[in-house]
Amino acid sequence: MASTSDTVVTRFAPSPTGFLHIGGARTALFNWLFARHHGGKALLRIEDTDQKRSNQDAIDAIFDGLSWLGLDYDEEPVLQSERAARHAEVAHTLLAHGHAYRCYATTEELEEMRAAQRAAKQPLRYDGRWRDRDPADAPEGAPYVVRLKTPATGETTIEDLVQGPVTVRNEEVDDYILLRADGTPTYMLAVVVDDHDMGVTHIIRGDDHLNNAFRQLPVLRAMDAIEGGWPDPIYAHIPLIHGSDGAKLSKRHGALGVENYRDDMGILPEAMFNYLLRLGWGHGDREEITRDEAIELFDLGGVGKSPSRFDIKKLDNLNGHYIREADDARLAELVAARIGPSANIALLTEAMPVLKTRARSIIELAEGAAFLFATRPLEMTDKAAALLNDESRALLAQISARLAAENDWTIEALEANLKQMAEEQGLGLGKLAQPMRAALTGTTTSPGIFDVLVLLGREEALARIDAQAAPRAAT
RNA sequence: GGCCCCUUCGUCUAGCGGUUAGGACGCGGCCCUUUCACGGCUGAAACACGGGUUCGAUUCCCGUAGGGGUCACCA
Repeated sequence: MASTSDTVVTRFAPSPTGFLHIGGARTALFNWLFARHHGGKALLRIEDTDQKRSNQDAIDAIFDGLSWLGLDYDEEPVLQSERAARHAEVAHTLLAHGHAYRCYATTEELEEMRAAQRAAKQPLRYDGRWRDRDPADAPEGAPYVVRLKTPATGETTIEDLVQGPVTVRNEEVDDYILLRADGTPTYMLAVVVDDHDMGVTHIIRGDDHLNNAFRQLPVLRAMDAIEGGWPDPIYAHIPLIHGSDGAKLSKRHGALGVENYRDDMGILPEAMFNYLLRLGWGHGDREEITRDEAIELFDLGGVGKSPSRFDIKKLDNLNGHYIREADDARLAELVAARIGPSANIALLTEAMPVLKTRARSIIELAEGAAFLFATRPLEMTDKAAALLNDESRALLAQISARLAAENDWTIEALEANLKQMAEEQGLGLGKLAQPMRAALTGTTTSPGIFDVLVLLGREEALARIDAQAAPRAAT
């Protein structure tokens, strides 16, 4: 019996420090899928608290990437930077109820403390020097930060939907900063307050945040004790994606933005969607899964616990699969955008069925289609040029003569015609087809030669053949 | 270094005490064939190691090793 209180609410909360990289995209996907599967809400929040490291371009890149993948959101995106006052309000509530305190330690003092801890091989964490100090000791007018008073004893266990139960001793969690000296909130406070205010029920995020759960929970529990209505969220920490070398995917390790896959590598969004879905999640031996199926099948139980490596080869393969499935007119548009003004959409659409089985990306598709728009004299690849020797040029002259007399310019008729010629001369069809391919496309690989002939049309095809054929014997 | 997490073919994964350890990508071979693809068939390829628990461990427990993450007045 679904009531508002048990409706699933997830959020994707990227910080706009750059583009939407592959790891973020997958986190976004899992959050979105989980919400859609449960008929809940998918929310978006931009964590732009650090103004120095965020800008509108980065925010736009994130929106752009998400919409390319087809991930839509149920409410206006929340901008964390606009909620600073509310974050501070919570910090002051905590302060008023003794769950937080002012700390006057200076930056230098803290550095000294950490240096000493390092030297003594002690864990690096705030030692609580102002935790129980008499507020009267406060240096007059000195700047201070507000720290959370975390439980000093006991332990905390979360029932993570991916990681299972995880327990940490409370003494491991130090009294971290809620409000900076200038009164602005830190990320750790902001996340908790925003997730609560947005009604987030399930926090699905990278497992680089697993430790943060133990730092964030005390805020929740303190607020729940003070005013109620701050329940623990359900956590699901998903493993990170690593590069092919096994190291964490970072900007230095090929963590490209999704727009790079789209623009530079010619990846289709449905291929990226499917690839990302299968990276870290499985459902039996299912490989090719559509968006609707994904919504139906997705569950957190299918998420693995170990990090997975990004494999471009598999993405390429999947992309090839989706290209073959894609609508011809759509592909023609995509290819035309790359070829430029010389492209002819109608011709591309007509050629697409024989082009698309030969491409794993829109880039390859455009390369394969290039011969359609080449102008004479055709540029020849080395291999194509090597095919055009005296013998084959003589053959081309004969072919030209035969085809010029062919009235039925269809695949069937042309094929019958040339097969007959090959038979008459005791040659394999390949002996004829390869020189023709070189003459017609300037390359040694292309769609079937009769397809090429028809696509190019009688006039252009004959002109290209004649351009490479041996001159007719002069009389 | 402290704490936390992880470990099945090269890669993504299935497996949830008893299987010839399955599928996919990639790789090799064959078929199809006018080239290249697509498609079909097929081959090689994995339970990190050591102890337990059990009639029986890939599966459960504990270590070891290896990998990863995290320890800011960043997010």
